[in-house]
Amino acid sequence: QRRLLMDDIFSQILDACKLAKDLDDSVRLSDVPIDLHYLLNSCEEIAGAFSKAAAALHSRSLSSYTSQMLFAAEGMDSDGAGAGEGSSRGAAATSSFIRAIDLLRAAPAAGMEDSNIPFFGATGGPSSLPEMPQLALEIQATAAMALEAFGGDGGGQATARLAVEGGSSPGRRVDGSSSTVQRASRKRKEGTVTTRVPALRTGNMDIPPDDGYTWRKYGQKDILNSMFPRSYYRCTHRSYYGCEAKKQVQRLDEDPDMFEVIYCGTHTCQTSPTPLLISTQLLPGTADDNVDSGNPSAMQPATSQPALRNWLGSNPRSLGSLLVPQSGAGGSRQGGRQMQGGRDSDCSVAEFADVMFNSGSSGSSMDVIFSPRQGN
DNA sequence: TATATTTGACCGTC
DNA sequence: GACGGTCAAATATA
Repeated sequence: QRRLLMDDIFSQILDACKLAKDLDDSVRLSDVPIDLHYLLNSCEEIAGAFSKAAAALHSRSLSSYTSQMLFAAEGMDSDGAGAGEGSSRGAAATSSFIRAIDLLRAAPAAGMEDSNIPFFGATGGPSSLPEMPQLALEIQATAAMALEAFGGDGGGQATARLAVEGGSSPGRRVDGSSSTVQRASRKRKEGTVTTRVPALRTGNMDIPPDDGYTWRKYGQKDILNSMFPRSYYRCTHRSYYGCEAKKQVQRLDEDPDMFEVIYCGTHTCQTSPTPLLISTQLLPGTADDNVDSGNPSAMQPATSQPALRNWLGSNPRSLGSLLVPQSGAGGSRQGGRQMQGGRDSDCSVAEFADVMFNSGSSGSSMDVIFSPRQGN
C-alpha cells in the first residue's frame, strides 16, 4: 500500500514535470500566438499536480515511515518542520505556478481580453526572447524552474532566459536587454551562466528560490547604481572537495520580484569519491553526465538532474526500478547517513523522495550526503 | 559546539 | 582612485 502511495505521488510529480515541459516548449518554441486559456489551464494543472504531490508527502501517512528516514539522520522532527522541508520544492513550484495563474487571470483586466493573446509574434522561437512580453517570460521561467527543480529535460533548453557568457561581449546578456546591462568595462569570467528566477511569493523573499545546490554566503556588496545589494555564494562543499562553484545573486532594479543569478564554475562535488546513490546505483552511468560540459546543464543540481533527466526523458516506467530493494549500500546513505530501521525498499523510496523534494537549502542535508575528504 | 551569516577590510582590475 | 570580488573575524543560529 505504501509503495502504491509513493507510486501515486511519483506519478503526480511525473505528470507535473511533463506538463511543465510541454508548457515550457510551447512558450519557447511556438511560432504562433499562445492562447491565454491554454496557459491558464496548464498552470492550474501543473500547480495542482505539484500541490497534490507536496501535500501527500506532507501527510502523516507518509511521515510515519518515509520522513522518519528522510529526516531522522538530520535530527529533524518528522512530524514538524522536517516534513515541510521535505516537500518545500513541490510547494515552491506550486506557489510559482499560482503566481503565474494570478498573472494570467489579471491579464484580461490589463486589456488582453481576447482568448488569443499574441504573447509573442509569428517570428517566435528563442530568437524573439527580447520581444516576448513579461507575462509570457514569467510563465516560461516558472515552467523552466519547475523542470530545473525536479530535473526536467535538462540543459539550456529548459532554462528560461539563460545566457552563457562566452567572453565575446562581457557584461552583456544574450537576451539583449539593455536596461540591465551594467559596467562593460570589467570582464566577467568566461563560462559564467546568467539566469533570472522569480522570487518566491511566500516565505523569505530576500532569498532566491532554491536551485538544488547548497550554497554558503561569503559576501555581500552594495553595487553602484543598483538599488539592491549583490550576494556572493560558494558551494558548501568547497572545503570538502574543493568544489569551486560560485554564484552571485542580485534582485533586479527594474523588477524586484526577479533575481538575477550568475553561476560561475562547475560543481565538482558531484564527482566525489562517494558518488550519490541516485546517480550511480539507481541509474548507472548517469553520474558524470554534465560534469565539465561547459554548458548550462553542468549547473544543474547534483542530486536530481542526471537521474531525473534520464528518468523523464527515456523511460518513465523506470520508476519501478527505483523501488527495487538496494543491496551493497547496506541501507546507509552516502557518507554515513544511516537509514534507521528502514526496509530496503523503503530506503529506495526515501532516496528518491529526497532527491525529488529535499530543498537542499539547509546545508546539513548535503553534508550527510557528501562525506568529508579523507584526511580532512 | 559546529556551522552559517554578517560585515568591514583587503586586494586586484580597470 | 573607484569598483567589484573575496577574506576572515565577529556574531548568530541550530
